[in-house]
Amino acid sequence: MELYVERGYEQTTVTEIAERAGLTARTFFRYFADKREVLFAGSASLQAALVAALEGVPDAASPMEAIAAALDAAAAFLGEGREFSRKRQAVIAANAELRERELIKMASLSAALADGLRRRSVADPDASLAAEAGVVVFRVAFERWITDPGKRTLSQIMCESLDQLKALTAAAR
Amino acid sequence: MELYVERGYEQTTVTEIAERAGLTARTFFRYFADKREVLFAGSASLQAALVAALEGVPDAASPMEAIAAALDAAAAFLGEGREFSRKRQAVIAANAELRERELIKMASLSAALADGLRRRSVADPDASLAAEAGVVVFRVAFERWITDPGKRTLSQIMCESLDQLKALTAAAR
DNA sequence: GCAGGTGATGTCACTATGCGCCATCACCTA
DNA sequence: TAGGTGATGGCGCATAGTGACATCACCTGC
Repeated sequence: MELYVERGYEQTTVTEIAERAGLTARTFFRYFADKREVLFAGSASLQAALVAALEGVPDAASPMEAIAAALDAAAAFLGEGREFSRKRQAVIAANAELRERELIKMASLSAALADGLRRRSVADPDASLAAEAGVVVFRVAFERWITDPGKRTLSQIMCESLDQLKALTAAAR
Repeated sequence: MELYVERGYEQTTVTEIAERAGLTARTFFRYFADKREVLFAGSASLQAALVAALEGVPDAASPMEAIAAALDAAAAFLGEGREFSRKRQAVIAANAELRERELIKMASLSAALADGLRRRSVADPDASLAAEAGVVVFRVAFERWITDPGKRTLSQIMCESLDQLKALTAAAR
């Protein structure tokens, strides 16, 4: 990330990244599938945390309540590193390839959450819809958290955003 | 798309595509920014159709009602070509790069819809939330339409999916 | 202490993507 | 007829990414 911040993603070659780490480009590609992936090393653990949180929700909870619990876990996972998240997000926003990769990570997250809901006997398409809606709330809230100068926590913003989505869809017909 | 269907996206080189069209690879890259983009030539017109539909909605409509109107336009745009959509989607689903590109097109659509809502004086984050939720409904419904053996129209499935999202979020607390 | 196995890394060669630069050719117009 | 314009081709180049093989450190069993 140092190099991506210093000179931008496109202006950084894999050889340079590898040199900075005291390795060769060939070795870089043994650890990361491609040049983008290095910025998303933590996304598997984030996903695991959300799925674990989902598993821990009592059976009585509704699908969206379960998703809300997963969002709490996300807030706990990211809540501390706001400065880091801000820098990382600036790098991603500046490059189309990285935005694409970010989106597919979110899609993978959504698919994992939908799977978790199905294990809770939520049928499709409700499982997909609830999971996708959860990721929408996550993304919108995360963006607000990064941008806002305020002191509100990620968790608070996520709750608010979910409520707003609820109000919006309620006014749909 | 012929070549992508025949032998798969990765096994097809740009040179082969260009030859099939009676051109050179250099010329291909003057028309398409990269090898993925050729599968998304229509996405700009789809986006334009949705935005136009959004503009045409009476001011009195709620944000989600306006989005629903845009979804109707999407159904009209895609509704005839189910066989084509099915084939195209199979190619995209089979390759990660193409799935990424698809996702960023959806994100662009969402951003355009959010812009349209803002022009209707819908404030953020409601505009983003409603637009993202609309794209979620679009995606889930489209997937069902492609998959289902049934005779239901894309428009019907979109309505249903929107209703289901409404019900799900209503049970959130 | 040594033979052999294992895992991490390096080196080399190769293909494909994507772009910059210049040449060519057809077509149009003053 | 001269000159301008737009589309295309040809060429070279940097970079991404992969397969095959070599090397080296480290460990283990005898």
